[in-house]
Amino acid sequence: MPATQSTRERIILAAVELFYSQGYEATGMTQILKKANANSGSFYFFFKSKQDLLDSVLDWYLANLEPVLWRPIYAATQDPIERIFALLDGYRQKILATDFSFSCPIGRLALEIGLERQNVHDKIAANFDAWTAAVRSCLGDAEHRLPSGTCFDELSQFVLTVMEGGVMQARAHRSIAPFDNSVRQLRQHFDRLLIAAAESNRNNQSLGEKL
Amino acid sequence: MPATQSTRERIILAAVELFYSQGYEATGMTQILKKANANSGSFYFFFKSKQDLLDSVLDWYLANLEPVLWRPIYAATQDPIERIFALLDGYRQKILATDFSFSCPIGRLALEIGLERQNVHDKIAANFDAWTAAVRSCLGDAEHRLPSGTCFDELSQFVLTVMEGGVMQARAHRSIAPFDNSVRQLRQHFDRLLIAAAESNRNNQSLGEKL
DNA sequence: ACTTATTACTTGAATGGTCAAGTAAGTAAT
DNA sequence: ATTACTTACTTGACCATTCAAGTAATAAGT
Repeated sequence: MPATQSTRERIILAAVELFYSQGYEATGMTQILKKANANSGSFYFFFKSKQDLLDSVLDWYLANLEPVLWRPIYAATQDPIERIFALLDGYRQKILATDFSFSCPIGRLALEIGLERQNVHDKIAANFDAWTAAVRSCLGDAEHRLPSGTCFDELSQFVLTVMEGGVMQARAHRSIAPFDNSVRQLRQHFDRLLIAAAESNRNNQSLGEKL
Repeated sequence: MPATQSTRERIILAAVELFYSQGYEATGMTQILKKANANSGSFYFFFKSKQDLLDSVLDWYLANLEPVLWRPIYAATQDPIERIFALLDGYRQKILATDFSFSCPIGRLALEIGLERQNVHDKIAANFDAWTAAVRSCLGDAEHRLPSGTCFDELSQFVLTVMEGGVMQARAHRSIAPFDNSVRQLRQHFDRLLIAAAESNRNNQSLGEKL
């Protein structure tokens, strides 16, 4: 972290926090500027518009995905499959820490921002892709423990699906149960894949012995 | 449908459509009133505020869940498990018909509306509950085909999780693939449950023969 | 080393438009 | 004469955005 923060950085960070906790539309420029300790003139020196700021916010999320989200998980957890569930547990902690007001900032924007702003949705999609790509990489590390036909892209996308759906329901219900239930079902799904792969390996082995 | 619509009904229907396609914050009173062919005076005769209107909109969704969403499915599809996937296919059709701009109106509100408006989130949760209760009822109808230990509440909630997560990603990616992938994974999950139950039944049967 | 020019950024008031909401007068049916 | 509802105008706050003027720092010229 630099000793001082540039005005531009302060604005982006303020917007990250506010869009995250209130959404894009519900956040006013006044609020952003106040939080960032900046004037509107400075803002429009660095950004073309509020929409333009949203672009930078999504870039910021993408750039911070690896260092903020993944690096601690890779340091703390070795097993690739458990890394995926550690990621999900991270979201669980966020839900609890925010007293159920948490929602995935990217997912929220995906539903809030109108589709006509294509470049925004391209960046949202890029964030989703980076997220699932990292999950996919974990799956790749556990390749030998999964059935040979497993489609990693599809399965990693499914992990995101479960996270987003679980987070949404936890928020509405003010309860962690829907999230936990969803993750438990996902865990069952994984367990069956792992078991199927183990059985298949055993069969191949005994087949090898016969030949 | 009644021959004439009351002003109140017209306002609610206009709001349903606009909140659905633009979200709550992004929709202005002017827009609602224009679409409903009403004046602001009439509006504030029937509703206390825009927030109050949102309450009625969520009531409307809850009241229309059975007749609009489920009744056609029950008429067209007999198999209880297939009814669940027919429901999901209905969302698939909506995504395609709206050129990927579709998002579940309830899910969208779940993320957009601040948690401090508890009664709104209570109604959102009630909508989710009614949705999953109907899925749960289908699972109940297929009880004999599912493993005896299956938790129907958890599984039906998982179906909603998959729907919401799939819809969200389809929107961001402007592609039906993430939705289809998610549903395919869910189908695998169900298939394994059905197979496990069938095997267990077979074992019980042969056990019965032995005794 | 001192002045001048240029660039980079900040200040904060002002703009015009839109927001949800309020109101007073009016109509029509009971 | 009362209730139910409509009409159209109005309010004041807030919205994103603009702009002219100001400051501070660096670079160039002598």
